[in-house]
Amino acid sequence: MYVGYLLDKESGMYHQGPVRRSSINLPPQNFVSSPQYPDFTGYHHVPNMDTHAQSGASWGPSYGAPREDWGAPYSLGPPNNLPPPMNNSSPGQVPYCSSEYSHMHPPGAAVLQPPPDNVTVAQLSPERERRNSYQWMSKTAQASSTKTRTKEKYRVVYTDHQRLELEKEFHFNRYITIRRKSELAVNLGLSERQQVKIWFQNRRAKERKLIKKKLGQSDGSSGSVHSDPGSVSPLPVPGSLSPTEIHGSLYPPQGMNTLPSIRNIQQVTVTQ
DNA sequence: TTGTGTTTTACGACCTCC
DNA sequence: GGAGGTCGTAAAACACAA
Repeated sequence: MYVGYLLDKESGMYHQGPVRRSSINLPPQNFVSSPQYPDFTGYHHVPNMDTHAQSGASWGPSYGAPREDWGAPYSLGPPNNLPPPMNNSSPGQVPYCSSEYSHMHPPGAAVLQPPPDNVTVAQLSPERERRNSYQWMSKTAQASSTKTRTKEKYRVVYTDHQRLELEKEFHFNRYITIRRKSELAVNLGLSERQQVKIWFQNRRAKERKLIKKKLGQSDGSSGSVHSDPGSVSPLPVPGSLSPTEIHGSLYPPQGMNTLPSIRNIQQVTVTQ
């Protein structure tokens, strides 16, 4: 969704739009420099951690077809080009395809173009992000230290790059694995247990909110997010999939608050 | 410029599970 | 007890109309 938002709003994110300033040098700050994102066209993968390939390959009918507009710009390629699922790679992550993304990414909509190698992230960031570039750098330093609400600033604004990567991850897996979380945290310069985790929590909350909103809007006609044949159900239908099938055998890890979203779904579906 | 509504981070309370 | 989940909320950041 937010990627869609980024792509919509920042359709020029990866090209030099007329309103884009290109003269601001973004400090290397907290996101990776080019060596760690040597190929931004491809989603950043770590060998043997390619859960996305698995996700894409395991994109079941319950989740609809993999998003081509994701696969292409991020070099995942069409689904049939995906490597076979790796049985030992982070099993059970939920391939996710929300209808949110569908309407946010109409065919032919802005497609992320891989930035040229010589384009700095600053040039890729929207104006407001660049406006905050230096603030962000200083705030990030504060963020990981002691910051409370009562103190001056407690909230940092993530860069588009960070949000884009997080959104990509969220798109593939609504629940991030520990390994992937660590990886993302390192790559994006975020703190694993707080920022990445919280971001995913907030992102799920946002999605639930959107679903709720949609439910409210479509209440008169359908009353259920699952009743729209034209859209992919953002969440699996309870009963149609076992928890293992829904979330996989390992994720969310047993012992965690398992299937919280399922609880919510059940609440939704029960009310039908 | 300002007022207002929305979105985005971050946190606390509470829950479940090991 | 610690981990991570949801839910609710605070407050900064942002968008936008007047």
